[in-house]
Amino acid sequence: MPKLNQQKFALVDCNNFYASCERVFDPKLEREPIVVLSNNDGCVIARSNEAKSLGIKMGVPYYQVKDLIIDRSVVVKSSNYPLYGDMSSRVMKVISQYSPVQEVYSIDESFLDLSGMTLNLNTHMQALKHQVKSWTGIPVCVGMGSTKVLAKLANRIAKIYPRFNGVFDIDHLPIARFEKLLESVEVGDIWGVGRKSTKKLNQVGIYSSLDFYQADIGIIETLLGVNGKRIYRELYGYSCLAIEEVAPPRQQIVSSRSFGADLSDFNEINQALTTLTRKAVNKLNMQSLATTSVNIFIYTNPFKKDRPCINLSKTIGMSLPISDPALIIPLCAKLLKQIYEPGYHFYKGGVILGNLTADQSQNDLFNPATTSKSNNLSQHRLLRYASELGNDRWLPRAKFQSNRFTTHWNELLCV
DNA sequence: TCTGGGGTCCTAGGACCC
DNA sequence: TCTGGGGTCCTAGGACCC
Repeated sequence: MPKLNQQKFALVDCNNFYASCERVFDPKLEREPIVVLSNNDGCVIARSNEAKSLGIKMGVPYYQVKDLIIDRSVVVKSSNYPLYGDMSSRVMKVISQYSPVQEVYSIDESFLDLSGMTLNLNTHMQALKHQVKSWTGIPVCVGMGSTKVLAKLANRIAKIYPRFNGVFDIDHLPIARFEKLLESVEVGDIWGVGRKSTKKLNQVGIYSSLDFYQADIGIIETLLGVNGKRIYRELYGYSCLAIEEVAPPRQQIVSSRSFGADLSDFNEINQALTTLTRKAVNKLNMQSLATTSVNIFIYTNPFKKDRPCINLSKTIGMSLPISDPALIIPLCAKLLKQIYEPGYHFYKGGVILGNLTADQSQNDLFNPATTSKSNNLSQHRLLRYASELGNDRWLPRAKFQSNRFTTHWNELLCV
């Protein structure tokens, strides 16, 4: 792949992140097959390599692989987000030492800008890989390329082929080798090409990444729009996606859950929604934001075709931003009352706070009125509302939860 | 029995205005 | 009786990501 410009990106991606986190705190699991389940123990959302080679697919419902899991003694963990979040920030901190420009792209991925660095990049990234492993216990792989899409692709290669020792630079490939590589990657595995786009592309005979690469850009734009065009150009080495060092301001806060049991009773649903709303408002207050759009929704299980399905939601807009739980929580209860219909088995619900802006009411530290209000807010953070109390049938299942080693005092790991 | 959660961006279509 | 066209803004839904 010829270098078309001076840009150079690295994508650092943790290997099987959640499964690796579980391993760090239970070294006995080192060579064992592990899966981590989504909330409510619903789906498999992370797998160790051993679990992958047993044929357990990403996103598969747990009950569909339960027999296999028992049969092959696969270790099962409920997801433990406080632990993963804490491990993530440790990993990101180590990574940040290897470039002045870092974009934390997700809980387990970072882009680095390596443009203009004169040292040997392969050596530099090998050092990063080793330091992350020895300081946090988490294994990572690094892909490098002159665009983000190419760095993503390079990361795949680094993960698949052991001979690269976890670090691969796609810019060094001669064009013929580059095309051969593209031929081996399905078009749906290119970053940004999802299921629907893959289907459209397949219909016009585009199956491999090489087919995509050699297609007419006009066809790509017609089928996939501006996004497809961007991906196409990035594959050719023209950088269209920049590093975003500072996260753009958040636009919405979502708090939603599948319930541990189907709910029909208004009070049980209200109990669940109150707790979810409180979580959302806590997040809102923690980030000093306010909202002018509150949406609540509940729906029945879409997988159960033999029962009546229903999808209820309501959004309310406000002329002034609000952030006080004492306003938002009763508001949500009111909205729920308006949309609730008896006689259905509701299986999931939640709340979305949208149209977020900076919370002006919390900024004025020298105004006694607002200071006492922030005190109020922090108290709300600890409080449970009366409507949250009940039989807790709604609480999601988490049968296989490991301890929150790093974030809760009483679950600290004692060696 | 049992199918996640939290985000973003793009686009099409309706409402409204001149 | 004849009855345009262009622009903006908003929203819902689709598609994608991890």
